[in-house]
Amino acid sequence: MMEIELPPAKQSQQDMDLIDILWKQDIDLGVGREVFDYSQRQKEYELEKQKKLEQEHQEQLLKEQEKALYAHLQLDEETGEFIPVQPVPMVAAAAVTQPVTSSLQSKPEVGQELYIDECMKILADTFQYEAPQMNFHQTAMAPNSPIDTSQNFLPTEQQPVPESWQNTTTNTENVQDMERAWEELLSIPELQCLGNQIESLIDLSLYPNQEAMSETSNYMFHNPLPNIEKPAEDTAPVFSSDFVDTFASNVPTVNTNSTFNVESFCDDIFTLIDPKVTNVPLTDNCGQSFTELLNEPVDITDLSLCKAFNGNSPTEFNDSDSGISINTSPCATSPGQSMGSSIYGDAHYSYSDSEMEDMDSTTETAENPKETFTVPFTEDAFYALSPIVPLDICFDLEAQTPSEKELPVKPGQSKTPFTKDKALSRQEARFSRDEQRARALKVPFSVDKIVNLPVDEFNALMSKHQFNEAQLALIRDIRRRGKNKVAAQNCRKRKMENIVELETDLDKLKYEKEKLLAEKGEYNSSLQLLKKQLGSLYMEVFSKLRDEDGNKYSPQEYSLQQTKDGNVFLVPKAKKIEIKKEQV
DNA sequence: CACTTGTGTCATTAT
DNA sequence: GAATAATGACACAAG
Repeated sequence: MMEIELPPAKQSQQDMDLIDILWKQDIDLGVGREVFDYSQRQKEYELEKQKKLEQEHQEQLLKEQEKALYAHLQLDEETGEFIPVQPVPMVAAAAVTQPVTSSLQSKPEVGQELYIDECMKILADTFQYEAPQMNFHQTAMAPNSPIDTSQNFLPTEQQPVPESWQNTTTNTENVQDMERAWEELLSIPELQCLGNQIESLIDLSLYPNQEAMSETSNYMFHNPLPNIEKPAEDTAPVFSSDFVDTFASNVPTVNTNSTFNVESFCDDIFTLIDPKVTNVPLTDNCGQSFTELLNEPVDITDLSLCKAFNGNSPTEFNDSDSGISINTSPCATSPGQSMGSSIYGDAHYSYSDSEMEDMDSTTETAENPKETFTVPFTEDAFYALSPIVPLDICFDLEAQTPSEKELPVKPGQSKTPFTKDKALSRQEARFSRDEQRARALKVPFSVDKIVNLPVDEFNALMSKHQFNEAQLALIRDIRRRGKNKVAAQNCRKRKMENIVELETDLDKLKYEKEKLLAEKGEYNSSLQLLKKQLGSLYMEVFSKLRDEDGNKYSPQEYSLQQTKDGNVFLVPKAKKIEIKKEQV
């Protein structure tokens, strides 16, 4: 086959003719004319280009879907794996779940900017639907407010309306969309706490207002919702924009271009929706005055505790070998649950102790450094713990100095080098875990007391209180674990002492043996000396013996023998043998 | 990355 | 026979 290189530019007529001729020669070889046709090749090139673009587009979509998936996942700090976020029970169980991708696809952004935009949009979306029940008026806005919403949002009537906002045809659709929006919003771990609180506040029909805005009007305003546009429909409530404006104004210096701090975002939301801050008469759809509602006690503890517990993400107090565990994270509870109810009151007993141990480890490792409840537990501290926790304790943690935030360090992130206190800290960690469990079940005395009290006093103490099964099981477990822990420590101590003792004995015995061996050597040498002396004495005595003729006795023929009575005889050696035989 | 050490916990046995 | 202590075995974290 001939090789033809097509120039990038259009061939000249001469070239084309040449190609034509050559092609006619090659036609038998099955080569198509289009091989030499530049325009044909250009078409192919464009087709390829289009395919590439399509492929890129598809890849982008895939990436976005992946991102949306990660929005539903939570990064396990310990393993680095993504684990599914615990689903937060929503308004209705039948809520339609829709992939977050739907809302993400239009804004391919990165990182938390996307995150917050997403949240904002969902928030605005949600409150838009909520709005018909709550009449908010733009006039509530302070005229001198430095926040110029018109700079950021067009007036409702002028706002261009994206198609996605022009729905809300039926109530059921609204409800479903709202539920979906909430679900999406609450699938963001950091905002799960927000979900409950806002939910509760919606129930109370408490919404921010002029004062709230004026209180926070010193905040610099950056539009955190560049992608949010307001619906222009007449039916569209005014509230959504108001709320979004207010909300936006209350988010201090949230710049979408900078790193977004979710914690502070959550805090700001709380500040925004805190009824104490937004203490202005409003009317709900029932016409009831908000001031009346505000007079009702609102358990701020839940807010603070929520924050505190949310710091752990899904923090769970699981315990008891008796198959009892509790899920006390108020943020994970159903929004339908009363906000004022105790955070421990709705404990769910669902995990066995082994499961709990697993989760305990995650709880321990996932302990947020900003966790609120890290006060060393004592009984006094327990009783001193007021049901009302000042908001700033929980919300001002961001402002705390590092030393103030000193907290149990994650086992994997231990800042301090290994010291002898390690055992102590581990013990403290265990105690604090049991303490958490005890507190979760409202056990009214300390773990220390449970473990260390003598039987009688312990029984007396137990009889003073009425405990449910879970509490009893937990107390039993705590006492058993504590006792066993001490027993194990003692056992190991004893074991070590025994080992030391045996080693000492061994050393002693070795010393004794050496001593005896030395003694034996001494005895042996003295024995040898005695033998030697005896030999020389024998020879001396034998040499002095004479027969009748005055001749010496031959030592080869005679020997001296001593009988039992002490007499010494000179015995001929042949005779000596006989004597020996007689003795035998 | 295998090994060691220290610790908590559980199951079982001893008291 | 229940309560408690003792102990072997195991898992886990950290060095």
